[in-house]
Amino acid sequence: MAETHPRTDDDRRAKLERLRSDGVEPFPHSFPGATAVAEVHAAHGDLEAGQETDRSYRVAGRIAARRGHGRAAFIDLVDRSGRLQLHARADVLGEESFDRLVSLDLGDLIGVEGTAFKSRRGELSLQLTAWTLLAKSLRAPPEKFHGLEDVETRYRHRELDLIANDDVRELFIMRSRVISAIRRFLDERGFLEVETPVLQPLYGGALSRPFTTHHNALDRDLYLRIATELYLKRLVVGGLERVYELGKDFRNEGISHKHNPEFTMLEWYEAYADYEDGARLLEALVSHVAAEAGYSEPERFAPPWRRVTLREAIEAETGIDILAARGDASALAAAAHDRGIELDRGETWPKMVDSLLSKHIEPTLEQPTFVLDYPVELSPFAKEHRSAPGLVERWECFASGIEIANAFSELNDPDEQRARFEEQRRQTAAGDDETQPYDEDFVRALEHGMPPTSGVGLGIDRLVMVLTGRTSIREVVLFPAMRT
RNA sequence: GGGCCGUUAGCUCAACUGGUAGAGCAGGGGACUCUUAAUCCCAAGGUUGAAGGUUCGAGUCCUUCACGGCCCA
Repeated sequence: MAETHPRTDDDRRAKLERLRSDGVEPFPHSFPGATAVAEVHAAHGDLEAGQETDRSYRVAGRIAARRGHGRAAFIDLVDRSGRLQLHARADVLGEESFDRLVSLDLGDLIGVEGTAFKSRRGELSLQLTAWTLLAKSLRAPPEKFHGLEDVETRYRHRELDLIANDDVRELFIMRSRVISAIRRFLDERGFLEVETPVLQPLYGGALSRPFTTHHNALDRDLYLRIATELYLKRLVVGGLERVYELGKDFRNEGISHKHNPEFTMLEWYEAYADYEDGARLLEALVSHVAAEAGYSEPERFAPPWRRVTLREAIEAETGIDILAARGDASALAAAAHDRGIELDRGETWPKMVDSLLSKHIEPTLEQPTFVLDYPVELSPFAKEHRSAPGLVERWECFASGIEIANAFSELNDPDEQRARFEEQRRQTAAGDDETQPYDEDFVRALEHGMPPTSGVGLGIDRLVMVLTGRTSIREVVLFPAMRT
């Protein structure tokens, strides 16, 4: 089956063969000692236009642009840290070396040596004294000016997106900084990073349908975790007291600008603390991480953040008092109807509350905001509120109109937990497919005694969306889920 | 799952009411030793997402499908 190559790629293959026949190895093994181009820029930012130095550098990267001028040429080299202009002269490099250099293609990888100078136009450059091919590129890179804009290609071939679009590279560098800053923050506060099973005999800790897989040797179905919650709390029972896990969860739900089927979640648990302690730690963490990761306006996340109860938030936005119709779906639907909001009359009261929150409150929450105190029906793992009957000590945190975190004072009464599981079982029987399966191992662990505990889950993709101003999760996930 | 929009050269985009597909970049040949979307000259590059249909004639109209985007559920 003969694949036809466009003209451009045929030319590249012909060049590859010519290089080989000239005795040039097109795929050598290494190029030690290269300096990041950002360091070269940092060292010579104050050079005057036209000024030369005798400072020599080795740099390596991809050819991004070339401007030929007969027996001289400018070449733009890009590495992970930025872009640097190279100046090649036939009288410096020699005719053969110069000709071979300018016959390379955009996208080829080279290593060079040269001395730093600033061009007459003030562009920091290296006057090349030597160069070597590091890898031949056999396909044309995306267009150099417009970059790669086709969204489908950008997601399916992220390597091309990263080559073509500097802002995309910077975004994913920031994402990496966010994650390392989070680890440092928690490590410094005595939290232990742990790893719990991804493949689980029973899923739990969130309300979602799971992915199912099969273990051949054991001949049993296993689930990909939807949360780390239950295992982490068993570690708190075990006395680790402060634990966190940062990793992928998997939820078998629809794909949207806010949902990828696999996503990165941070959960931490702190013994002897409650949900207000969790809120204070989240504020401190996010404001610290925003500054560490280079977020442009870290003061936006300076503590304390706004706090509002769920009841107040819904009443302020819609005029509906959800607790006046506590547990009464038809009364709540009627109250909403009076305010011009139509709720699905087939829904239960807690589902209606959830719907009001996600449709009418969440999109309005631009600045970081804690929404506190949720109905018990929506929160099977949260402890009852110390003063508000029927509610639990839970908050969700929102920013830029999306939910970024969720937290409780963790339920540690095993008998109450058992009753919550029983209630979930009733809802499953009633046809709800996003419920909690009964986890006896977890309840048994609670029976050994779990200290009062604060638990927080922070959606890393969502946080990166907020910090980078992106409105689609696909923009902050390197390889987002695509059809086929 | 529903609605709307999109898919044309490697990339970024054109093509009036249907008339037989163009440009820039990249690539090829040539000129040029301070350019930076370098410039100038020449030549080349296409199964218009797929399959059907209407028509003398389809990138354009119709149907179905695939993939994607936005909005809704």
